[in-house]
Amino acid sequence: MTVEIGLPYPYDFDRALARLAGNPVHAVDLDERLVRVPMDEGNLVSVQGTGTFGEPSFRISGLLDEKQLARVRWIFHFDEPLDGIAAHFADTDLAPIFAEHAGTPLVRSFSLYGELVKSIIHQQLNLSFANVLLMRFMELYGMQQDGVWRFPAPEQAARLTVAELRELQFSTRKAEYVIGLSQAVAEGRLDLESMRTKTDDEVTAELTALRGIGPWTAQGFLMFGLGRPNLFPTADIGLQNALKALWDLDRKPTQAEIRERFPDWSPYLSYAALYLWRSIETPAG
DNA sequence: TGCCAGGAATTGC
DNA sequence: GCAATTCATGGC
Repeated sequence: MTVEIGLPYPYDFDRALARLAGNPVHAVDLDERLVRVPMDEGNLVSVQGTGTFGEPSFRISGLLDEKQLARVRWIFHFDEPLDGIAAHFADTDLAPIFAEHAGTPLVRSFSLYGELVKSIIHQQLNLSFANVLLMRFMELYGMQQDGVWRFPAPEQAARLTVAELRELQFSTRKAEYVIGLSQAVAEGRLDLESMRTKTDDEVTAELTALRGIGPWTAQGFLMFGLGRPNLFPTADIGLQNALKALWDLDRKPTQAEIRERFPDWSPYLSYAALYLWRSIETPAG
C-alpha cells in the first residue's frame, strides 16, 4: 500500500533526515530524500519527501494497513503543527536558533527500546565513539533486513553477559545497564508501550528507578522516543556547549543558569534543545 | 599529552 | 544531602 500525503504547515523534512542520518542505525538516503522504517509487523516502510519546506508532501510506501500509516504519521509528527513554535521564541535569546531551524520536527524513535539502548551507550561518550559501540552491538546482536537495522529483542539482549559486551569495549557499567534494561523489559517489569499514555513525571519516575537510567536518559526518552515537547536535559554537555557559544561565555553555563531561562522557553523546551543540538552538529548550519 | 566527551552510580564528608 | 570520584576509551 502506497499513500501520498500533504501537510498544511511548514515542515523541514530534509533537516529531519539530516538529523536521523547522524545515527548509523537509520537507513537514510539524503539524495533520494527518503528513510526506510522497520515496522513491528516485519515489513519496511519507505517515507520519501516529494514536496518543499512550505508545501510539504510525502510518498509513503510498503504499508500493510491503516494502522501502520497512523504509526508513521505519529513517528514523523505529521499531525502536530510546528508553525506556532518558532513564533514563541521570536523575542527570546533563542530567536537566531529558531530562525535557522524552524520547521524541523521532533521525529520519534522507530523503537522505544532501541532509544534507551542507544542512550545508555551514548552516556558520557563522544558521538563518534558512541556510534562505533552502537554499531558493534548491532552487528553482533541486531538484525539487518534489506539494509535496515533492527535492534535485538529485549529477550535476546537480556541473555547477554557483561563479558560479551566488554569485548565490544563497553565499560562494565554500560554492559550492566544495557543487560539490566533488557531484562526489565523482557520480564515485563518495564512496559515501554504504556509510557505513551503516561505523564512526563510518571515516565521519569519509572525509568529512573532502573539502574543506569538517570535524568538525562529519561529526558532523552521523553523527547526522542515519545516526542514530548517540553524537556531540556540540562546535564547534556552538547547543550551546555551550544549555550556557551550562543551566550558568548568563557565557560559552560551551570544547570541552574540554564533553568533560569525555562519560563521563557516553555512549553517548547524540547525544540529549544533539538535546535541547539543541531546548531553545533552541523557547522554549516 | 591531558582533557574532554549529547552521564550515572558510588563514595566521602 | 551534596560534592568529589570512578568508570573506559577514543577524539582532538
